[in-house]
Amino acid sequence: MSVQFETARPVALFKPHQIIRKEQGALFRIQEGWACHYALLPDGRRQIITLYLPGDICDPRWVTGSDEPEEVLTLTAIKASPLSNRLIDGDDAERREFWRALSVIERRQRRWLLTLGRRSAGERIAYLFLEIYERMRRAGFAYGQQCAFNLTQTEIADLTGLTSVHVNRTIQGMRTRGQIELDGRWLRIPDPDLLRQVAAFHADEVVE
Amino acid sequence: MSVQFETARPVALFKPHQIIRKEQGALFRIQEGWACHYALLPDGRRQIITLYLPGDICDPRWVTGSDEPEEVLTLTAIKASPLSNRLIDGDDAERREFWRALSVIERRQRRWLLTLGRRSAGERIAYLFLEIYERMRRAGFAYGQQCAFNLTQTEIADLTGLTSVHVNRTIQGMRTRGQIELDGRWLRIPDPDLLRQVAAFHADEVVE
DNA sequence: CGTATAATTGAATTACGTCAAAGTCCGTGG
DNA sequence: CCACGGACTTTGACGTAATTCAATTATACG
Repeated sequence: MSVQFETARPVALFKPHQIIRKEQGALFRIQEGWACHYALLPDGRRQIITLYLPGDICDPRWVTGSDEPEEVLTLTAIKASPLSNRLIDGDDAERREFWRALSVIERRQRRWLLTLGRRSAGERIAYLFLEIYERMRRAGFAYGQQCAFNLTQTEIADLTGLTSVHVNRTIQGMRTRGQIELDGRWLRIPDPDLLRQVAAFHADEVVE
Repeated sequence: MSVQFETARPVALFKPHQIIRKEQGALFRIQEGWACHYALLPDGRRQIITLYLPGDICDPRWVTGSDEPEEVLTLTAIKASPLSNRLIDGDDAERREFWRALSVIERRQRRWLLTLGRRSAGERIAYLFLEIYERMRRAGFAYGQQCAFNLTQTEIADLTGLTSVHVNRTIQGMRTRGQIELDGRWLRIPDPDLLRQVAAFHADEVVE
C-alpha cells in the first residue's frame, strides 16, 4: 500500500499522515502534496522543522549518511518520483542540484531561526504565508495571487511555535484587515508588498 | 646568536566586536575566543544564528560559494589558524572533515529551531548552557564541571530570542535553585543531569 | 578616578497560553 | 437523503510568561 511503482514512469504514492523513513528506499521528488519533518520535546510539544512542497527533494539530508534517521511525515496524500541514487552517482549537474537543495534548506532554516527568535505571532504567520506562496509559485503551483494551502491551523502553530488558538485569532485579524484571504485549502495574497511589511521583511529581501 | 625553535606558524588575530567577511581571506579555525553569525530585522531586532567556539571552522559555509556574504562577528578577541583552501583542494580526509562541519551546523540549527519554537525561557537558557559546556569540553576547554563563558546577558538574549531583562531574572532563578553557577566569564554545571531535565532534554539526547 | 558597559531591580503592560465549550465542515454509511 | 462521527475552526473567560520602561547598582578599564 505505502509505495507503489508504475513501470512506465516510476511514481511513489503515500497517504496522508504517513511516516516515510530513510530505509524505505531512495529519495523522492514531490510532484503533488505536502510533507514535513518535525521534532518533539519529551512532554510532546512539537516543532515542525522543515516543510516539503511540490518540487522539493525529500529528504536531501538522507544521502549524507551518518545522520540520525530523518523521518518525513506526509501532511497530505503525496505523489513523488523516486530519485534512487542518481544524485549521488550521477553527473556533475545532478550532484550540483543536490548540494544546492541542501544549502537551500540550510538557508531557510537560518531565516526561520530569526523568525522564531525575533518575530511576533502576526509577523511569523505573515512570513510563513509569503514563503509558502513564493515556493509554490516557483514550483509552478500558483495561479495569479493564490495557491493551494494544505496546513491546518494546528500545523501552522507547530511551524510558528504558537498555539492553534492564537494562530486562529491572529489569522482572523489578518483577514479582517484584508492582508490575506484564506479559505480552507486556498491562500490568496491580495497585496504582497503589504504582507511583506506585516512580516517585517527587509525591503530587498528575497524569499526562498 | 639565537636559535629559532619554532617555524613561523601562521596565526590570524582579531579584536572583539570586529566583523570578518568572506573577502577577507580564507577560512579560519578558531584557537581561542568566541564569535557568531547573526541576522537583523528592519527595526533592529537581532537574532544570533550561529555560535563559533574554539575548535570550530569559521565559517564553513564560505566555501559553498554562491551564498550571500556571510558575516562573522567576533564576540571576544580571537586567535585563529587560517585554513586557506586546503579543505576544498585537500585530500579526502580534509574534505570529509569540512562536510562534517557543515552538517554539524545544520543539525545544531535544527535543534535550535525546536528550542526557539517550543522551549520556555528557562529551558532555552539551560539548553544553551549545556550545549556550550559540552562543545567546550569536546574542544578540550572544560576543566571539571566548568568552562569559560564569554557571553553577556544581552548576547544570551539574542541567542535565545528573549530580552536581556528576562534573561537576567531567569538566570537568577537558576542560580538560587543551584542549577548553575555563573560568575562573570565562568560557567559551572554542578549537576548536568539536573540541568538536562531543566532544559527538557530527551533521556538519551546527545548534545553537539 | 571617571566613564562606559553590563547586571540588577521594580512596576506596569501585553502578548500569548490555557481550558473548555460551541460551532462548522465533510465524508461515510445506513 | 439524513444521521452520525471525527477533525478542524471559532469563541469566551481567565491565567501567566515575557516585555517594556526607567532607574539603580555593580564591574571593568584606560
